[in-house]
Amino acid sequence: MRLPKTYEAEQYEKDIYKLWERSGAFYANPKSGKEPFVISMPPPNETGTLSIGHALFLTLQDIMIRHARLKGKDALWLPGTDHAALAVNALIEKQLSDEGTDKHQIGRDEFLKRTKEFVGNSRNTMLEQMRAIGASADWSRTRYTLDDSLNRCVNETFIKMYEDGLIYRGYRIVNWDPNLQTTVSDDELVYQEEKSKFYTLKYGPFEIGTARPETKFGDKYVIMHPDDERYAQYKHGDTIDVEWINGPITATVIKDEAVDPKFGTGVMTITPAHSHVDFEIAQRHGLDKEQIIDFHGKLLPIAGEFEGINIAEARPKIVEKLNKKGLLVSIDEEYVHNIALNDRGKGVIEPQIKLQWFVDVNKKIVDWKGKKHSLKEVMQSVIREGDIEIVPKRFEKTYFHWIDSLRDWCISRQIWWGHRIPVWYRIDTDNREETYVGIAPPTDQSEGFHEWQQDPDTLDTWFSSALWTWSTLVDPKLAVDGSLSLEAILKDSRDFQKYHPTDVMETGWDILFFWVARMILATTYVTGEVPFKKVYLHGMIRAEDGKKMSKSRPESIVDPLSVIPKYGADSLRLALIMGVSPGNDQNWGTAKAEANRNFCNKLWNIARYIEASTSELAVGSQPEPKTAADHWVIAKLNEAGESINEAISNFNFSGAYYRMYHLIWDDVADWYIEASKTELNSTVLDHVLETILKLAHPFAPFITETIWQTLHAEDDTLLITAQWPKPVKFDAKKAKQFEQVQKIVREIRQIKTALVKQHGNALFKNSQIVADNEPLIKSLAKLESLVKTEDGRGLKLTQTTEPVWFEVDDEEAKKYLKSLQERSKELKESIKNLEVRLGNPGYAKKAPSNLVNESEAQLRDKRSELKTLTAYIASQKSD
RNA sequence: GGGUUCUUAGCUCAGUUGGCUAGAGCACUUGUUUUACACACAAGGGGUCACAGGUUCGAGUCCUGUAGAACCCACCA
Repeated sequence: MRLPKTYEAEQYEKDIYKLWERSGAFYANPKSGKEPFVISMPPPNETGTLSIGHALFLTLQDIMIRHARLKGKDALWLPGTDHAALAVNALIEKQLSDEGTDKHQIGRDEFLKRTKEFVGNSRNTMLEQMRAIGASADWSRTRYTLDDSLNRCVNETFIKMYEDGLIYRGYRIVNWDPNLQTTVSDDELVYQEEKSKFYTLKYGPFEIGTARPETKFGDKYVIMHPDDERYAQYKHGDTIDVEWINGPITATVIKDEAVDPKFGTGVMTITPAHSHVDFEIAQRHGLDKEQIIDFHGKLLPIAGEFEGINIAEARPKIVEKLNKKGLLVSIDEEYVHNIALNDRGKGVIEPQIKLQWFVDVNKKIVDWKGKKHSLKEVMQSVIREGDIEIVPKRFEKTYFHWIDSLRDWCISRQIWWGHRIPVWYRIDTDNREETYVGIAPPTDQSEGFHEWQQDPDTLDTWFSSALWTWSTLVDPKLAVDGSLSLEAILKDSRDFQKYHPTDVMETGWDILFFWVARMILATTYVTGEVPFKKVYLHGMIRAEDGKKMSKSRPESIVDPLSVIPKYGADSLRLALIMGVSPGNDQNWGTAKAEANRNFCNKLWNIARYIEASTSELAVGSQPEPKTAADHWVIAKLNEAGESINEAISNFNFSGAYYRMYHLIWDDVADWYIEASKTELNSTVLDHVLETILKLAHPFAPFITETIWQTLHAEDDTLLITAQWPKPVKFDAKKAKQFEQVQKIVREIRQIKTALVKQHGNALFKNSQIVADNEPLIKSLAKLESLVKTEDGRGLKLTQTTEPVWFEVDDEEAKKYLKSLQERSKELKESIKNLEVRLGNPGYAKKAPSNLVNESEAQLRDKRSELKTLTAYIASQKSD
């Protein structure tokens, strides 16, 4: 025997993967003429290693890709990694600070060199890990967000948007992280509840509340709701002299509806430079916006004696001064509010007004379906019009909600790691700044001008990710040719022409806004195409206890790569798919990996059995069904092939998994293989093995290919490039006969178990089915004998219409009587239910006729079973 | 404050246009050294589908409300 007794995944996986890679099975071929099926792999951040969440998305996408390949499509799964600007930058800065240095000391070039080294290592590790999970991606097309070709796309997109007026530079309030010294986007903020003191201060005739007295130095506007009658005497624009922290100031009254009259005293002062809401009020009324806190979190000269002090230290001192001046009215110690943190690094965010680059989401400049739209409108339109479908559908609602409240997107970051902004500045002879937007600065050097300096900032990492589906498909050689326009590059890139738009974007719902929405934004704008036709959103994998896996609880983190040596990559994949449903989170459990390891072993042993039973597996040869079991198993394989295909196409992965699992374990192993021990038909056995290997391949690629290879040592066919099974002809009547056999066998087994009998004999009368399958029933039910008789004796089987008896003595019959009575009770119950249902005039009238027929047939069967049963019970009692 | 999801067997979860006696894995009980597999085989126990109403011939599935849990968005000075 060539196959060992148990499947040891580790022995085969690496070799099998190499076999696939060498064969070229992963390569998509635009010249093939086959219909394309394309998935752009969400590029993982190059921050070290893959997580269990990565393993889930790799598995889901690999299932779709392998399925498409088996269905004869030109399957392209384009892999890659993301430079993850902020995440990586923060990581390197942390390393530097641990070494007692910082980025300014080592300089920009050294910093970038060091970062490149780090991400290079991460990338190699992660690409290897993807292979270990079995990802059948097209590595020849691997891309990286900082590749020259992608960088070109980023620059060209920026320039195009700038020229269209969609990108502008301006002073706006942004989320500033004083720790990392950069801006972050709204989506990158996390909020944390914090209990702090809430101070009520005296501000002239008013009382105002604040949790942040240190920002109040410059407050010279007092705001109230226009309809608030308590303050009707104050008119918009009135000025009042008030005594404030550092002496008297003149306050101006502003009426604005942003004020909630029910909160506090209904009066507030504003700090436009350090609050989004205050900034907006100031914008509306054209008010001054004075900076109070510098970019390192220290107070500016406006704070007078507090200048240069860190805000946290300054607060108690300021409160003390207010108290001394009699301006402190009260302190609420139990005030709970949210503070904004940077998701990366968890630094406290200080809103600041800064000169930054923004994408205008409201300017109607984008050509889409023959009309001018704003970016926002295109994003809404493609979902509303069905150009893109989101699975599950409920996320469309969240998506629209997010777009409704979308503000201009701040895309400049004050970090070094990333795509440098393609903008150049120089000071002219009048000491004014000139701006030039382009990949390289103009070459003219006029007399008296300073040299062109590139903007030191880099772009938000999502700006480059937003281009991912198409920037990865442009021809890298064309992309670096400066003489070509972006349009020309796209037009002449063979891959882009064949593979874009992609078919499915499979990713987590947590980056719906960050990424999915922005891909839609940028791709429709640049290419005039949607980036993908469907979006499938998977849930998060949580720890076994249902909580999030988090770095603060290292024991909660499951490393997918540590699961593989013990259970195998296939078991890991199957465990992740079992019970997965779109948009819903799932818990990781080792029990799942174990259950699927067992399943793999089952599959392995089916192969061992068939290998030992048949001479040579003939690929693609027609099965020649003879017995009832042969016809039955072909029927099962046909049905399963169709429904698994349908389920995968509809993203019902767990449904497809269960179908595959039970076909293999229940139908094939428990019934057909057992039946084949009575009468062996190697043509059908071969067909069974070939079919189940194909059906299971997308889920468990390693073991199925390993078996295929072991059995196909002589030829060089690969399962990965085989054809999805086509239905095979069979005799439906014979297939049905096997179902009767199953009923007979099951009931005999039940009786034997109930009576604790190892052995037994059965009798039958006038039954062609039993006569035809006599040795089979004998073997499956483990009978000593099954003989034809004129008169039945013992227990008559009631669950089949065939006249079959199991031989028992009187004592045993009495013992079994109780089970029969139970059964009779159940029958009566369900007969009653059926009668009520059929007796209901509405049912017969409104329910579909096939359902009514089915119910009637059931009722007939049950009545006949009950009749037999009742008669038998009566005969026993009368003894 | 606005929104979404979840609540089905002891545990973890499927159940996709409403339609067989509500399923799976693990765990549990009983039996089996059956020559592919004890990572197995056979038989079985276990559920008022959170609760209360409604629509319907028919509701785990649709609607309304209640309770509990999780998450997302906004953010109040």
